[in-house]
Amino acid sequence: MRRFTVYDSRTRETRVFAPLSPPRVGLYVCGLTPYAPAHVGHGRTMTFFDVVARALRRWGYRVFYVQNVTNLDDHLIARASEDGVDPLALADRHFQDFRRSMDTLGNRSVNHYPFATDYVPEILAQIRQLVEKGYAYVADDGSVYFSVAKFPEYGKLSGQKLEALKPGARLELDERKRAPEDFVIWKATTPGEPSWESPWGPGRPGWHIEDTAMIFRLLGERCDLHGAAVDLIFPHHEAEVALAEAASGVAPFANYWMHGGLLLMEEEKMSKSLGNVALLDDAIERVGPGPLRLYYLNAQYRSPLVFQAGKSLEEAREAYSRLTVVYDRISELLERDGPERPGAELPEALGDAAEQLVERLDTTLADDFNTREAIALLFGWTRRLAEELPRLEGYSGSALEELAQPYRWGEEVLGLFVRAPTGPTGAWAAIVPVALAARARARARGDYAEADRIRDELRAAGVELEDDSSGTRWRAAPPG
RNA sequence: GCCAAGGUGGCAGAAUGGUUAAUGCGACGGACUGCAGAUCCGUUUCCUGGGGGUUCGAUUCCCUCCCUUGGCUCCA
Repeated sequence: MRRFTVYDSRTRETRVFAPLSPPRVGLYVCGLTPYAPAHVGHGRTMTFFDVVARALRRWGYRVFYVQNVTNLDDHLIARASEDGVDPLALADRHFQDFRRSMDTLGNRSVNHYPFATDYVPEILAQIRQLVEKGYAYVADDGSVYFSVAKFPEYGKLSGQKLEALKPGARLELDERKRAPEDFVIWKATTPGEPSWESPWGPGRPGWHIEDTAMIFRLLGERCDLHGAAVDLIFPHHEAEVALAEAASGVAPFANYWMHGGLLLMEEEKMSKSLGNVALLDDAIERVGPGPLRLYYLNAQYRSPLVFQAGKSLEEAREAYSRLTVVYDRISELLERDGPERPGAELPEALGDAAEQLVERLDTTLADDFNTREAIALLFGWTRRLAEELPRLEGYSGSALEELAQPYRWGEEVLGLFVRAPTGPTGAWAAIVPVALAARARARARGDYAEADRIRDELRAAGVELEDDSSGTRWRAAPPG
């Protein structure tokens, strides 16, 4: 297992990671409440934690990655009643869309997506435990509240002081609560809402408790890594800490807290309630998964990242095509001729450099997931090989494999370079070469009008041609 | 007001108590090309919010001020 460090927002310092029971690592990331389509901010957070899981697995840890789905809450109920549909069905539909987006983006490292409503027995058991221990109380209407005053350490994760919280603008007064900072963990339901039987009457889970109940069930009373974006530190994660540590009596609940920076929409947080949302699927469709991942991972994960509507994606697309030019060529040659293709072996210095670079990539990422620096190293490799571009054709399959190693690393760990299965396939693969041969003959006899006509027709059909010294190559036109 | 994270070239964004402050985008110049595109090469030596302090040396450490963003019970 490779040693790595991680910035722990609980202790506010960068710490060497030590799993509770190596080599297993329990990773829990707060997923979303699927009441609307996912936006590019969700994409950033999920892509980052996907890289965390990929890296840990590469380094020999056995990661169990859980990402919950809050498939029932006030938003969902409100939205569903507007549309006249069932809230659980609405959540399910949006979650399926989210899964598809994640899949396209290359975020496939989650082992389990538990739904809140599938853990009602665990949630009820934890609530009962909290009531018995005196941390929670039952209100007149059958709702159950967590009594923040009973957990004096409340505020330790976010650095908030309870006294400072009281004047908080959004703290609602509610006569069912004993104190304004108490939060609901079991909501008495009104008729028509999905509800479950409980010792306190029909109700549904509050927000924070689903996470602790799921974690206790799936990962244990403590977990190794708990993550999400920073906007969840307070109150959500603070509440989780209180619930979990009160219930179990064991601390710390999460050994390491990781909080990713937000994606800002032109200097302002993107959020559903502000309405300044760029949809994730639109971004994927516009530039494809590779450039989008490059954009996300191109910044330190804790820094805020400003999303500039057109510009950010355009720039990422340009940068991505620079980054992939050598790897694309290597992949083409290997695909065309197979790994046994004959040719020159690699100069020793270049082979060594490739090997050393892979090691350096791992150590760079092991420094609090410095994806940006790793990407800079990959650009450096590309710059070095770019000069070899005309000579690539002459290398053997194994030499090309060696040159590709840093890119393979980028594929495995960062999820870059995944080739979207779009563009001309099947019949195209047979027709295009015929057209190219005809065009080559036209060019040879100086009939450029004919050559350009062929090129234009292929372009209209979505095939871009590129002439270079070795002949003409073709590819699917980039999206957009 | 309180709690956090930030402020680096035209732009996006790294890093570091010390020779030319990474990388990418853009721009400019060149190579290649029938043209175009793609690609390659070169240039973009005067970029670390203001003010103090510690130090032989600060962009980095400390203090302070200013500004931005987030949180202060909807949020990835």
